[in-house]
Amino acid sequence: MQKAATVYDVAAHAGVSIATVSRVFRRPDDVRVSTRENVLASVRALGYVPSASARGLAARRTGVLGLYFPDFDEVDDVVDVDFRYSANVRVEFDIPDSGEARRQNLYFDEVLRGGELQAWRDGFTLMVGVGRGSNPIEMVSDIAGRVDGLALLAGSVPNDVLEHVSRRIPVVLIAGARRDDNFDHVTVANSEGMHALARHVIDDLGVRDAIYVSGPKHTPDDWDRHDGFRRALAESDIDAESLPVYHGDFSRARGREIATEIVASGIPRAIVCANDQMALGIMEVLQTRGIRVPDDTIVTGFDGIEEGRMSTPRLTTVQQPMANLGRAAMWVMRRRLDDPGQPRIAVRLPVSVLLRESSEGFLPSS
Amino acid sequence: MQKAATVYDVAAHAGVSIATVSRVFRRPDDVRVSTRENVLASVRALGYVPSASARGLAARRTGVLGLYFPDFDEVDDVVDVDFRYSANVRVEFDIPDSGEARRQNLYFDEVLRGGELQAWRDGFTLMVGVGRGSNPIEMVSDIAGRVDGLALLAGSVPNDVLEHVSRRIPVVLIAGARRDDNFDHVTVANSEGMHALARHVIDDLGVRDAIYVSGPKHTPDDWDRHDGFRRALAESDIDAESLPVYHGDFSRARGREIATEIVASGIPRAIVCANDQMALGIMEVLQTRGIRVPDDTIVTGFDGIEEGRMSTPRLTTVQQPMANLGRAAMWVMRRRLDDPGQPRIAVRLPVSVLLRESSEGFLPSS
DNA sequence: TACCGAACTGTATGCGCATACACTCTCTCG
DNA sequence: CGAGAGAGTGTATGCGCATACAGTTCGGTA
Repeated sequence: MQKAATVYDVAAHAGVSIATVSRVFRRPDDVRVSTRENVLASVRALGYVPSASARGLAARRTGVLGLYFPDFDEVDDVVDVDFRYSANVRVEFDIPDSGEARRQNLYFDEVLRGGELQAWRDGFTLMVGVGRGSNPIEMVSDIAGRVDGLALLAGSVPNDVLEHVSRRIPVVLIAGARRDDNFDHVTVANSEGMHALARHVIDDLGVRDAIYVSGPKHTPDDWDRHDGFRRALAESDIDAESLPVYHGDFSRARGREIATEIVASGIPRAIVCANDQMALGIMEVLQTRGIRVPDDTIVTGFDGIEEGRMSTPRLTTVQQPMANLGRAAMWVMRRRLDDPGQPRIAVRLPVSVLLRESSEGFLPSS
Repeated sequence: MQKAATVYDVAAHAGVSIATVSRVFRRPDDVRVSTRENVLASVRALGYVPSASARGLAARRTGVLGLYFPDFDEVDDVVDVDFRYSANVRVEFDIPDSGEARRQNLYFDEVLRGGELQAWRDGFTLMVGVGRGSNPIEMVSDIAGRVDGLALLAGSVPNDVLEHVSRRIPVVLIAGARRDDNFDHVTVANSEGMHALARHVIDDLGVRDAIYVSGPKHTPDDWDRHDGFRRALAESDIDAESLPVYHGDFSRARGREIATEIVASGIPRAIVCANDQMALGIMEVLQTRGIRVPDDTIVTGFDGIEEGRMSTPRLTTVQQPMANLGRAAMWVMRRRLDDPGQPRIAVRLPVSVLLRESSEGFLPSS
């Protein structure tokens, strides 16, 4: 790993000019076969790997797309570790717990996976940024200088920073539908999904006293979902004002609290939650109080996290297309790069309502 | 997004030289406060973001570390999608299934998460590569040209490619202990972990007829784990030759097959598996045959995947420190970059034996 | 044999930034 | 009041590659 070989080294070794070396990589067909093989032999002999920095500079594009997340795991307590010195094995009894913290991440994992996949398909490499620490603008600028386009989870960066960055490269916002900016957007059918689920509960299952457990206020996801729920009520001539709404924050813990409140004020026939974690927290408490789901009350969630698929009863929910969010973001980016002048686009991805045992009347045909 | 602003534009706008502009970013304290603010105002006015390509070229380092995985999800069937045109909602009954495919990924997700975290802590950005498609050498060279160091999951790339790349940048191999190369390594205590688990089964639970279900042959992970198991047998004077060994491949499906074979030839007191997926597959079949775990036979796994924590009974296993694998890889890389001349290092990370209900005698004190 | 175009290859230049070095001020001190 | 020391800033150059353009070679044709 002395100092890395450059085109010049390879050219000298192969007895050709640097232009020919460059062509061997960029447009192999423009080089005579014998010359090409000669050059490639030198490449191997010298361990030459083209510098992407030089390439990017000369070609005015990096071939990299960026994906930027808000801080996924709270890492306040991460310490420096000297990995040289470690014990070998620890044996412990593993007590069951909720494992909530880890699951939050699946969302990001899936988006990342989808993004990487689509970037690869379009011939790009993916760079990952996480908005932790003090200075988001610095972090974002850093990554923005490295990529041809940047996709960000909505809310991970203040709008003025986005404006700044977008003067250099295309910016795509994922999940979180703002209409008051000029960025491309990729969102999911939050409102439609909740609407369809609520229609199922109301029409198919005949429930008229469904209460709603909302997410944190002022978040677009929560607003859209609640809107879908309200529309369903209205369509069945149910007065939304007559039904209580509990204000949650998407956390399981808050779900547990809300469950207690609900129990105290009387169990409705259905509890429609703005996300899965709260629904799971609610089911936990209901079950310890001897209230059966779905026999005594129906519980539904939103997101389609793994735990809802493994709970007892399994949770009826609306599955978000997480991987497709990532894919679509890269797809939109590619589209923008191919034609920078085209009008702003907002992609809205479909969701799936998954009917499982936590909602009554579940009778799979198999 | 016309054409992006450069140092020259900013310099002209602020009425200074490009050196001063550069200094404002690189060594702000070397610039008079009034000058600096003047420059920053121009930066904002022009939407200037420094080009990492030019930076990397001039500074001879990119500030990026790479993490390279083997193809995580089989994507043969991935199709191009036009994300503009999508339906909104689909409603469906969700039939329970094993969900095996998705879970394989958690391993990579966790390694990635840890890698990103440590890279960030060390002031680097992370670039992700996935070794899919036809030409690994091309893919690896591509990413190798972009980064200051590259960590790869062992087995994702042929050795000669690694040799080539390592002439340019440091290479760290994750999980898969080869001794016959000159790369830095990060591994887990496979052998010690399995040894400790086996000792628990043999000594604490008094089992003497434990059969072993191995992974794919010739993989270092399998070899090490099997070695730990054999050592435990030997220490208790149990003749390894007297006990059957079933050869698996780490898949749940193969676990199911093996379970059938085991049932046919008589249930032992314990079934020790080289990984969780096979153990879960075995438990599935045993339960449909009316064989109780752990009452009739103990089953143990290795890896610590999420599903083992949610199965019934929960699976006793050895938890791999997946996130720490990623962190340690970046840590080793940083170390190597700081001092290229130092001797080759092999970090071995500790594992945790998690005793859960699938192994008899589980009595948490809480 | 001389000439022409196609196929190749070489030369020269610029991409945007970091930085060594030179230079200009402004103080401070003798 | 002049010299020296910083502090601050500008000039010039190179990082490694892509590529426009010029130059060369070669086979085929008149």
